[in-house]
Amino acid sequence: MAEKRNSKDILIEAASRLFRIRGYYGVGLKDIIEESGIPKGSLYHYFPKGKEELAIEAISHTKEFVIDEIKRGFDEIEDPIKAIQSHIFHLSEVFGDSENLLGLPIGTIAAETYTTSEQIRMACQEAMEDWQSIYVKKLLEADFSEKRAKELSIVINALIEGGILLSLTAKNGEPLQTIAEQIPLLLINK
Amino acid sequence: MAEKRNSKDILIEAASRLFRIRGYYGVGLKDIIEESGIPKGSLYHYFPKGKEELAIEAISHTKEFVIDEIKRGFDEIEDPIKAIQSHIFHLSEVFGDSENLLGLPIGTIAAETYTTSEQIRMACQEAMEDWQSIYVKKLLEADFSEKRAKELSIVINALIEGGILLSLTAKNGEPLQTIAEQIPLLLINK
DNA sequence: GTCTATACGGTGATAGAC
DNA sequence: GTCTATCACCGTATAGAC
Repeated sequence: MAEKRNSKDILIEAASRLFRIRGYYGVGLKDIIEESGIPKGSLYHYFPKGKEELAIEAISHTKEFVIDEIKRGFDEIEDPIKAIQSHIFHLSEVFGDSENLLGLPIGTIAAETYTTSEQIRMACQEAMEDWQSIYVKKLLEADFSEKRAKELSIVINALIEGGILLSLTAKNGEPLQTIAEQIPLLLINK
Repeated sequence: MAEKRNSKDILIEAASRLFRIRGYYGVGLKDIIEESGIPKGSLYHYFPKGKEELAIEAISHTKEFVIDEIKRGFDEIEDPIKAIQSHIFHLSEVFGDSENLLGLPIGTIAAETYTTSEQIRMACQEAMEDWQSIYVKKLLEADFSEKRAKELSIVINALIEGGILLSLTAKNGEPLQTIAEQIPLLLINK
């Protein structure tokens, strides 16, 4: 996607990282300037409409980043149930390690900006749809019915978004771990 | 809980309503002043530490508000699976009606303030724990094992918090509806 | 194209009159 | 106890020099 590390890409990557951890309103332009090392004037040169425009591209970047993460895990494990379970286990483990490297669920950004920016909401929706498509594809490969795969992809997405919220609120990975353990029982019917 | 409608209670109720819809950073003191009709000076008289202190009491108020809602539904339906399913169906319906009267999941507030206020995070955690306790109790009454009831209460909470996030992001009640439909299949094992 | 200096509005917070 | 007037600060955004 990003062919060379020009100022614009550096800005998008920095913004993506920060929004992922502190949310939309939790990050100021000042923070993005500091994190990226790119001065404010340049930011407005590349993103004339300012924070909102940058956020939309940052969310799209986060979307791709997560797609890569999911796909990498899915390529290693053939069974969809085990693969999804492993993905959630992985999320739960990230908590134990380094504070909050995991970050917030994407739905949080949508929720924050729900009343102020329709475009940001749509960028978040696109991300969710793409992620769910990966789950659907994986389930179809294992002979789940089309209808069931679609339904389960929503359930899985909700469990992940909600599970992250729970683990964040409780400040430990246990809720996500419990959810991961339940996955085989939850997704037993094809 | 609130014995008379004094200024303090009016402030808490107004703040609870606003935070529930727009989140912590989405609501300014100005909004709370306007919504409640109580002047700023009085706000600082009752809540010397300002917005954070008021938010903690507002979250606690929201907690009780939701407890009442869940319990009311649960008293009507004996079967825990049906009761939980009905609760989520109800949430999905609120979306169709009046824009975003439903509001954000409580975990969103925790996520927003995760890096800035430990106390707000804890207030959110208490709310989640209380809600989960109600699910546990309901499941135990229907002969689910203690261990299983505890696990499922986490799964249910994640499905609700995540489901709200999904419906909010998609701007319609379908994700919550799909989740509600899956509940019987998901919680089949005791 | 890149960066600096500055403007402007809104935020949470406070002092002090009534 | 209640409210008004005002503060200092930080947020986004812009103008214009290099």
